[in-house]
Amino acid sequence: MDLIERKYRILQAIIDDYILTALPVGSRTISRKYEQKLSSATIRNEMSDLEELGYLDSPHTSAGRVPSNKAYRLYVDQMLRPMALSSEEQAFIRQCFDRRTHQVEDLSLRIAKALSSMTNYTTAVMTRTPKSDQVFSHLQLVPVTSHRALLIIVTRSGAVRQSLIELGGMISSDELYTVSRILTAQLDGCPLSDLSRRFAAIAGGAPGDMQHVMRALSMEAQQASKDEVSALVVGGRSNLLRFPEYADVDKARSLLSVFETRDKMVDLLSTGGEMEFTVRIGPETGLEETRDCSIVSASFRLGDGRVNTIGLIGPTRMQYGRALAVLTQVGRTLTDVIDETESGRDSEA
Amino acid sequence: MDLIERKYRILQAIIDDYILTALPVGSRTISRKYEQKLSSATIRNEMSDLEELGYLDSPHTSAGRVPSNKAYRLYVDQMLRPMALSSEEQAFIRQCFDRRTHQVEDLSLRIAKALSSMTNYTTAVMTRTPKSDQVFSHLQLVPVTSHRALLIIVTRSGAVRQSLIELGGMISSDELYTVSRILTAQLDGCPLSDLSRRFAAIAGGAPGDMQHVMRALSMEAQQASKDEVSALVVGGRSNLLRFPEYADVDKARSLLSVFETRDKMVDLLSTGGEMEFTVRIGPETGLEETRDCSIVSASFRLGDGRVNTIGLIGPTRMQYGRALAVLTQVGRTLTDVIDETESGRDSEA
DNA sequence: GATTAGCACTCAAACAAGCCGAGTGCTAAC
DNA sequence: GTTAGCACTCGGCTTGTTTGAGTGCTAATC
Repeated sequence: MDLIERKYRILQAIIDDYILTALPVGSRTISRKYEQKLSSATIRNEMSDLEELGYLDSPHTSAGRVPSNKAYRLYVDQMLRPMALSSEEQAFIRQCFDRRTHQVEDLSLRIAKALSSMTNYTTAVMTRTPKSDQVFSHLQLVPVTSHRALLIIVTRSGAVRQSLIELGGMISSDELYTVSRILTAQLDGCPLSDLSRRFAAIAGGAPGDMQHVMRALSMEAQQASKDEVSALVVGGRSNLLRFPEYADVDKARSLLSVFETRDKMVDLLSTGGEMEFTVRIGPETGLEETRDCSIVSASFRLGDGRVNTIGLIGPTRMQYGRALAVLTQVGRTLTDVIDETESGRDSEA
Repeated sequence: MDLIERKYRILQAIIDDYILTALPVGSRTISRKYEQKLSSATIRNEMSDLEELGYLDSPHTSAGRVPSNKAYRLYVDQMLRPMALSSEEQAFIRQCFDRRTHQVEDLSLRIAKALSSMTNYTTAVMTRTPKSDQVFSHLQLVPVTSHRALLIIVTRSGAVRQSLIELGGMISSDELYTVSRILTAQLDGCPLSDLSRRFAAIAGGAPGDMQHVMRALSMEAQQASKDEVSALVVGGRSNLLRFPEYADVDKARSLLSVFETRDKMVDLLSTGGEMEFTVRIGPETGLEETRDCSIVSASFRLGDGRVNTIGLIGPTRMQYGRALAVLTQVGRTLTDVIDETESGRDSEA
């Protein structure tokens, strides 16, 4: 169908232009910049059709047209050609993973910063450990002060949880080490969800001065089994204020306040299914505050069982193609790096 | 001097009113709301004097007057009466410290949230360990995967640093434990600044498969001695957008971007001397982006050697009295809690 | 001499009117 | 089916006017 083909082209041109300029686009613009074979009158007719079909909105009678969310959906699903990044940009991404410091939240933060600076959108990075991968592996009590110890719980997948617990009395560091060894041996392979119960059980047979510690362990284990989300980092918040859609301070504020609410962020980043890449447009994001934002997100398995979800948050008028390209490249680099380390290779810094 | 006394009263009234309304205040307002004995003409003369003395600015001829930074300085230094918080508010603060979870960054985050919600300013909480307190106490290598281990370094003061290191080859978890024990015994009391050197020295005599680990330890130790600042948390960013002074999106953006730059935040929170409470007004903050912000900050010793600095960031037209009151209360509650735990008391949750 | 009433003056903000230009929809011609 | 042409719409910009809050100054009053 020739006509439909043309309508698509025109719609695409409108979306492209609007993404670029944030200004309602008129028939004349399209005729001049994109479809020089056609007069503005023809474009006008087509645009009128497209509006009727629900792909375009007009803010008012004489202001050109703006793509609807339905249009963006079509754009993302059908019109996007995969695009590559320049080799400079690829290098820039790779460089995030280069440094040796593996401070725990550090990598996420670096990814967030890099993506924000490349795209001008806000980036959120969430690290999650699926329940099924939460199997106890090691436990270590490290004395911190006379009455407090740091409890480290490591799962088979390599996730680490640390917390400070009160000892409830003087316990020598030797004792702490011994207890750590024994418990680690006894509990190896225990699902995290069972851990609390097991601790409680063991507590029964423990000597008096250990009772308190065991109870504390039990409580912490319960906490540990709860929090799937181990790290959540947001970067490039101030970028959003560059976009004309947030010239209204109230809009900006309501959006920024979402970034400050952990639960909401987790919701935003948790895609329904198991899809690697997800694009959610406007109301599809699920939050009132983000009803005119879009979120492009990608999830990557980290090899050790953890799942890293990276989301780019911007106005619905988003550079979807670029966002996806950047995320794809991050994913590619990430798996490269994991492969390298998994195969035991290591370079000098 | 009676006259000077009156000038002070008027200046104070102007500042109070401006803090409340953010609107340039005119002679009539003062005469009606604050100094009913005096006519607006008299106030006008006084205000004219105050302007000449540098305490007031006038945005333009007919717009009332606005306190200068010099005025705020005087206000903070001389005019502030200590004010108390309501018992509800005191309870609200106490509640932050109540929960048992001592997840490491958790408390800072809770403090930041609470203070932001109480004051509507942005809150930053920084935890620092002074160099002099950085003395090695314990070290623990916890196996995470076959090729990686979690390195935990604890200082005498109870500060904890963790990082993932590559092992460079298979090392059994028993070996890791043994090494941890030996190193901990050998290095007890060593200043953190020496640690890297000591590791390097020990590496010389270590067996082949440990060489790599020792080198990694040495590098991490070097890192550890560098970063005084162990945690930095910011809350309530979006609050600032409520204030009319940030109705201009560009101003808001430049300020928000400061919050995203760790180094700048550390600078902002690092007070010159050893003062417990600090108020910095406008340019005194030291950053171009915060030239019309003020920062009220307080530092508290955490007992274990760490120092917690809490800063409230708002427009120069800040409720200084309230800010100080809230911080004071947090400090009081903090030391209470520390005393309780130090004395070994512990309550059931 | 300090205080106040009164008045002329200033200036931003709010409002209204008018123009401009980008845009549409429709119709008639190609 | 396409296009030229024209009437019409409507937000945004400009300009002019009004309004009101405010100042500074002067002269009268306490």
